[in-house]
Amino acid sequence: MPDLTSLNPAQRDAVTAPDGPVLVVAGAGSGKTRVLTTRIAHILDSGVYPSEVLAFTFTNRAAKEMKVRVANEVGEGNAPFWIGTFHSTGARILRTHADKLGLSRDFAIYDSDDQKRLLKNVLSDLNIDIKQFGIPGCRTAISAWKNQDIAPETATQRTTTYIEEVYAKIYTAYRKALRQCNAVDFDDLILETVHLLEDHAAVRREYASKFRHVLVDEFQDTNELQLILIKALCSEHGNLFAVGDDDQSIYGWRGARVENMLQFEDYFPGTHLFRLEQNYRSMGNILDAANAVIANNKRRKGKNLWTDAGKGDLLSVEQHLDAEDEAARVVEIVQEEKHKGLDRGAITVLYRTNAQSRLLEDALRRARIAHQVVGSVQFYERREIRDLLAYLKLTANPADEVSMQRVINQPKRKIGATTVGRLLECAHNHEIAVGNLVERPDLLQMDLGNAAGKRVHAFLTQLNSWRRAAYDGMPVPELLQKIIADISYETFLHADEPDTAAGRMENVAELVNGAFAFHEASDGGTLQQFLEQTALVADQDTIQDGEGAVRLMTIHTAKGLEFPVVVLTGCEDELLPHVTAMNEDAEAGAEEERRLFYVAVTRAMKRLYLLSASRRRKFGTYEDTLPSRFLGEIPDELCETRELDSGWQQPVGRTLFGDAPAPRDPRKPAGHRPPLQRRDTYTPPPRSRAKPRPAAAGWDQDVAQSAPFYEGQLVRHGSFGAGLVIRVEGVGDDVTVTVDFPDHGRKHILPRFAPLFPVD
DNA sequence: GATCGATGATTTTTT
DNA sequence: ATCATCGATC
Repeated sequence: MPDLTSLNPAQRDAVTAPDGPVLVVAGAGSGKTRVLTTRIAHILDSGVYPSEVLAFTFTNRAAKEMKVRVANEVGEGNAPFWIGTFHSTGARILRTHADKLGLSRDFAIYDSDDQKRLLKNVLSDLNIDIKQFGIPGCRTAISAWKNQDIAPETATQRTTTYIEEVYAKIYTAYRKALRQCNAVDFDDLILETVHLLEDHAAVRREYASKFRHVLVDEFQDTNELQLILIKALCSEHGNLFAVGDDDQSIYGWRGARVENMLQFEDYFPGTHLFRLEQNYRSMGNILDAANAVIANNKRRKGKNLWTDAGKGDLLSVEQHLDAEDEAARVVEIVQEEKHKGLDRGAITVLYRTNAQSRLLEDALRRARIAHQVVGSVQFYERREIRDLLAYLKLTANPADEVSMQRVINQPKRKIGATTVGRLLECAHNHEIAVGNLVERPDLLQMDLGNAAGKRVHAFLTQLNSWRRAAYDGMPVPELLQKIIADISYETFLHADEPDTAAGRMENVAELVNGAFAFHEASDGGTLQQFLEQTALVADQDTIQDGEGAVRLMTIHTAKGLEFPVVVLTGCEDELLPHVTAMNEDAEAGAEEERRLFYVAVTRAMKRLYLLSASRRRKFGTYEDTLPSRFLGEIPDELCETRELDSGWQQPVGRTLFGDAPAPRDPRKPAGHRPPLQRRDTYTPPPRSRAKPRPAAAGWDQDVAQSAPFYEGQLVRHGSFGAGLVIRVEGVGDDVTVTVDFPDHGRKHILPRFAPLFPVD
């Protein structure tokens, strides 16, 4: 019997709701996951078998968490095993019924990189100018069609403009090419599952009655296709339990439709509706700020979160000179928080775009603060990892032309573009999967010529030996090691890029480790399963907690998580809200961006910092920015504002041994902040903080030179490492700093010539 | 077929 | 500013 006593009345009502459609509108931090897991326990308690429960989550991480939490409630053996993302569940169903869709069971899953490469091939085959019809545009168009369940033929019929006509042509060819490679893309995982259920009544009945309860988390982020899938799966019993928050819908660009939630009762008549409005996460001031901001959205169901917790600290709203200063301030905040007794793992830095992480990372690294970037340059995106995965993919699926193109000459086998083109043409003409041409050296010789044909055949023979090994049951980690050895990958990396080879080999080792971990966890899983996991498990699914490291991630990645301290950087117009979000429908775009801001704010439990910079580099040159309009929507009395203004300026010509504390400005009305004084009005650049940031590469010479050093300061030298400042002599350019280095003894350093960085 | 250098796009968010 | 892609040259 699940424990209902610790739930509040609204939560309890939702958990014990009768069968039939249920919608739970769950505000941020209102115990949504708890309700979902307890509901599952409640369902199981009523005599439903674990195998009869299907639950969809938004990320694999959420799926894992839910599995663990349900297992805690009902015991290890009783946990449902159909808990997953729409994509992984789709893949699971498709594997069993691949034959009904003209796919073979070992179909590959193409991620966005594979997709881009395939599209590139398609465009060049169709002789379409890549500059006129860019890959991103094609992807958006194709994805939009797929998400509305529009087939290439229908798309072609419906075209009204020339541009649409071309896109439809690309869509048609792309789909054909995917099939030729025996592959599906992310959208197909759902689209083809829908087709399977629509076109095969028996299969639909099988799944619709096999699962007696369907649960969906983050319902506000489902798209049209996912709704169709959900409807099909509930067609027999109608037992749908959906949880979501319309105010946290931030995936509109990916086809997510808040309407699925706003019009839920129309789609599922007889719905029981519940609202969770008590927030257990954030302190009062943070929550009030979030409520005030989101109230400006028109398209919402409307709710007001409240909390029992006290007001807590004020929000710190700070404007800094530029993104570098902002990053320096992040370092400072981390140190201040540490003094307040908080572990670094309690702090998370959020940003709108991945590109912003670079500067923050640099600053944290220089300050030697342990940190972990979640997302951005994902592990699986690294070239060496992708190369090796392509080898494995090709081993599993000899029709995978994208992977073939990727690895056939990597390392160099003297097989160039011309030969590869002929090879693919040969495969198409004879309708043989490209890898299977190993059986037909005659065709290779005929179509590619003698010499090239032999080189290609030699490679295909090697590929075939791996294929055989995998077929004979060689475990994935061993197979991977065999491939790495067979192609002398380490030697290749060293020859190719000596500087980065060591680091890349570490990544390779990490991949091998991952393969071993997979092998153990899956009890000898197949190559197929391994590849599926790497294709569907994103980096953000591997967030580790309590590592004592500051975490950095995009707001999108942070959804569903909570942190004691949140530092939201880049609170600037054009960045948050992002310019491009307002291109299509400015109103809708702004509302989605506001929801994004809302998500960021509601991640914070104890303290929230909202930072902005008054200028930021864009394509190498500085551009002035304005504070985000969302900051102005936060009531003044909730914030403590710090901003730059001319009062901070030092008179021209004075040395900037700035130990003077930065004056705290009296509160100004939010949203009417005076523009910051620009650097070009003053000769020595104004410093925003008492302590200057460490000099970054490319930082103005004069600033680097006048960087003040003081006794007892921790500094870092390019070759001597970290050291302690013993004495500072002279002024300006002539300053001499005496530093004690633990490993190199006492040195006299002229910061003017030898770079010496303060370590904050 | 490979290598070097110039050129141009790139920055929204992710399964 | 940085990276990838393309073209000219060997």
